[in-house]
This record gives sequence, structure tokens and C-alpha cells, in this order.
Amino acid sequence: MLTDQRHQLIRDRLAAEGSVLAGELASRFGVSEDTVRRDLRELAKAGHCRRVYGGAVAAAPFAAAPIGLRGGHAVEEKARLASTAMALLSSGQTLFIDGGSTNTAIAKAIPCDLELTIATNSLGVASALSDHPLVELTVLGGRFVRDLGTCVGADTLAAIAQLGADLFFLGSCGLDASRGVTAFDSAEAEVKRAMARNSAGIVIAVTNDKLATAAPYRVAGAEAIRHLVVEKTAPAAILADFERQGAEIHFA
Amino acid sequence: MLTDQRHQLIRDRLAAEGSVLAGELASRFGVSEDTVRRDLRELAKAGHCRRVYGGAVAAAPFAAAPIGLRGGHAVEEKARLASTAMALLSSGQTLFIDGGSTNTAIAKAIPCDLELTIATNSLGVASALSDHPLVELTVLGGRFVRDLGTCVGADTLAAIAQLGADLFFLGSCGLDASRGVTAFDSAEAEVKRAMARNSAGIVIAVTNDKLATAAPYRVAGAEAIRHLVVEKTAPAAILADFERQGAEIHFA
DNA sequence: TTTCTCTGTGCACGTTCTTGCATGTTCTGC
DNA sequence: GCAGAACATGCAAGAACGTGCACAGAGAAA
Repeated sequence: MLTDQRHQLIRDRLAAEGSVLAGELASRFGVSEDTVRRDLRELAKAGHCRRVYGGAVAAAPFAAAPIGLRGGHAVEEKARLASTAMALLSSGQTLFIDGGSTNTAIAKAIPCDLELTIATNSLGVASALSDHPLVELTVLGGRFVRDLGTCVGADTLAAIAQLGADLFFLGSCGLDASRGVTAFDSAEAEVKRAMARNSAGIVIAVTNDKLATAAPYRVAGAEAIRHLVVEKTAPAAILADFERQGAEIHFA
Repeated sequence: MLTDQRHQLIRDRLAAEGSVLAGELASRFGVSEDTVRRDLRELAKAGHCRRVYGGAVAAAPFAAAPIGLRGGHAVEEKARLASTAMALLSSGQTLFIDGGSTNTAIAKAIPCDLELTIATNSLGVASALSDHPLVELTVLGGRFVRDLGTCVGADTLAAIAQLGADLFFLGSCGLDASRGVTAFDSAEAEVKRAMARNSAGIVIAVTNDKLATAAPYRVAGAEAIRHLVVEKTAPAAILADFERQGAEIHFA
């Protein structure tokens, strides 16, 4: 990757989100943090950003976070989950990624040197991937649901039906060993079911607050989960239930 | 292979991807890296690209816009155009909005109290509208084109075919009274044509630099334009041609 | 045809740039 | 104040670079 490209991508991200983290950029670009720090120093010198401890913030005219990315809750935990989930990826894979702030964090963490084919119905995920040169991105359109930041409906289902994926990153609303994966919205659950049907494996990354909770609409049974990415502090008893049903546990 | 051919191929590549790597070009052309470096040096001298360590990036106007959601160029002018275009909107309308930074500016300018139904294949437009409570938003999915920030392809066309709109905000690449509206990309032009077909009226908002220019792919004739939103400083002679063909001119 | 010139190309050389690591310093949260 | 993270700096390895030079092929002149 060209130094210049890196600089441009950093500026894009600054414009889009107002701030960047050195460590996150390093893993995304596949370079050392030193290199990123050097980049940030130069950009700051050129007036494109202001250097702060841990990263940099946009210089002056930063409008507002454009998308429903303001999943301000538990940002660091989600970034850690995302970084752990990267171990499941390798070049050549095809992925479904649906909505949710954890999945957006995962999309942001995907390194630039992975060649992937990704289909998503989430605007946040699509935006996060829109600058990945090696990712072939398919947007699964449909009726946009504001609260979820995703597309649902017949069009979305039809588009999913034409695709198949190796892994499905399922943004879970509720996760319970007996009730399985559940969602708050009927149409959303239907989309998730369609993605699950057309995927070889399901990956779920959740923060502790989602564990042992359930929402009204059932998406899949716990036995359908292939990989479960959780925080280090997740209760062992709960995890054991999932493990018994075949899930592989990954600690962030 | 002729030197001239190589130069042309490099320029094509720069236009398509925004940047090139010396090593990659060398192996592609079957020449030494020295030769490629010489080529790049010459192209840079002629102003066709900017030389950077490891390769080259497209010259000024393009380098500022390879990534979809970037709108750095002529921001204020576009905001003025957008604000003027608002006069064309009223509650209850259905709109198509396609890609381009001017259209993103228009989407951002849409007031929150308008009740609209909007379909777009642009990620930037969708993001701008994602927090509008009264806008019913349909995302027209498909293959995401990084340089345009929009979705194109069969899925996009199929989704458009199911919809109809009162107005189509057409992001124009080139606009000429005799050659009509033109686009740089074949698939993009096809999507624009489909939207135009299913709309009662076409709205085009352009900065002066787009006037009297043309791109390879034809989208629609000038007579198809219902509303043309231009800067106050737009050349009167050019506007007269459009007016003769039925366009209503709006000055920002 | 032969010879000459000119241009484009590849190679060799020394130089410059980028990058990651090691070092010591500064900052932040507890 | 302390531990750990983030930082700046210096350094070394490797990649990319520019330059000079030799060689090959095309075209012009003899």
C-alpha cells in the first residue's frame, strides 16, 4: 500500500468520524503503529488533523457522524471483539454481515490486505468497507429501517437468496443457550434467517450484556452457532452451554 | 509494446483506480521497473499524475475524489445548489436520487419536516438520509462501485424497475446541450437510464465545471431535463440551449 | 546493402526513502 | 506515585529511486 493511499484513507476516516485511533489504523493497514504515528504526525503538520494521545482528531470542519455508527456504547469492548474475530478470516472467503454496532466494529477492523467478498444489508458496515480496495462489496438493498441501520423486506430477501457465504456475522439482539439467537423485529429476524440459511457457518460476537437475554423473534437455535466471540469476563457457566451445543468459543 | 501504449494504459489505470504501483505495472507490461519509473516520471511531468514513493496517484481533480463518500471539491457551491433545489420538493413526493457529491449535498439539505419517499443507490445519500424521521428510504442494492460510491448491476436495475418517482435527481458527470447527460461508466449509465425511465421529471444540479462537458456514456438527451439547477455565474449562452429544449433554469 | 544516428530499454551503481525495532521519555488512569 | 500505554528518536535493513552506460532495433543517409 502506498504511503499516499494510507494518508488519504486516514483523512477520509477523519472526515467521516472525526477521530482515529493509531492502533486500529495500524491493524487495518497491516503496518506497525510507529508508521501510523509517523503518518498522523505528517498529517497534523500539514494541518489535516490534530494529534492527540492515542490517535488524532479532525482539524476543523467536522460536521457530524454521518451514519448510525454512533453506537457509542461499549466501543472499546466491541473493538476488542472485532479484533479477535479477525482470526476467523482469510483471503478468498465470502461473508454475510448484517447490522448492529458490533458488526460495524468488525467491518472496521477488517485489514486492508484481505481479499474478501462481502454482502451486507447494513449501511454502517457498507460505509466501513467502502474504502477497502480488495473487498468486493454487495449492498443488499431494501426498505431501510432507521432504528437498525439496515435494509429489510422482500428485496433484501431476494438478494440474499442469490448469494451464499462461508461465514455469516450475525448481529445478535439476544443470545440464550436454550432460546437461541433472537431479534427485536420480525422483518429483521426474517433477513437474518435468510442469511443463516445460505451460510456455511455462523459467527456471533457479543458483549456480556447480550448473553442470556432473549428478544421476541427467533432467528436460529444455539446449535447453529459455529463461532462465539465473547469478552474475557463472560460468565463461564453460560459459555459452557453454548460449547456443549457445538460452538467454538473465542475470548477477546 | 509501444511506449505510447504503455502511457495510455497507465493513464487508464489511474483514471479507473486512482493509483498505480510501479512493480505491478512492470510485471503486467513485461518490462523492467526502471522503464515504468521512466514512464511515470514523464506522465507526472506532463501533469497526468503525481509521483509518489512506490508508484503514482492520479493528478489533482481525480485524486481528490476516488473514494465514494468524498466531497471535498466545491463544497460551498454544492451546498448552495442543494439549498436552491429544495424549492422543488414538497411533502408526499417520491424521489430517485443517484450518486455524486452534489446529490449527497442535496440529500443533506433536505429539511426534516418533509415527508418523502426516497430511493437511492448511493451510500452517501443513504447515510445523509438515515436520520430523517419522515423519509421513507429504500436502498437500491447491488454491486458496490468504490469510485462512485454507488450500487450498480442487475440487482440495482431490478429494484429500480419496481419503483416509480416524481422526480429523479440525476448526478451528472457531463452535461452538454447537444450530447445531453453523460456518464463515465457503462453500468452507472445504465442505472441512471433506468431511473430516468421510471421518473416523471429529471432534476440536474451542476457546478459550472460540468457544463458543456461530456463523458463517454449517454444517459439522456438534454430535452429530458425538467429542472436545471446552476450557479449564478453559469454562462448564459449555455443555459439558453437547455432552456430552448424545455428545461427550467434555477439559479443558486 | 551498409553505415550511422537516434530512441528505447535493461543493468549496475550509489543514493534516498520507508519501515520496523530498540531505546528512553512522556503521558494517562488508578 | 506507580504501572502501563503511547510516544519520539535513532538506527539498520530493505525497497524504491535516479543516473550513467551499454546494447538492440528502427529508420535515414550513404
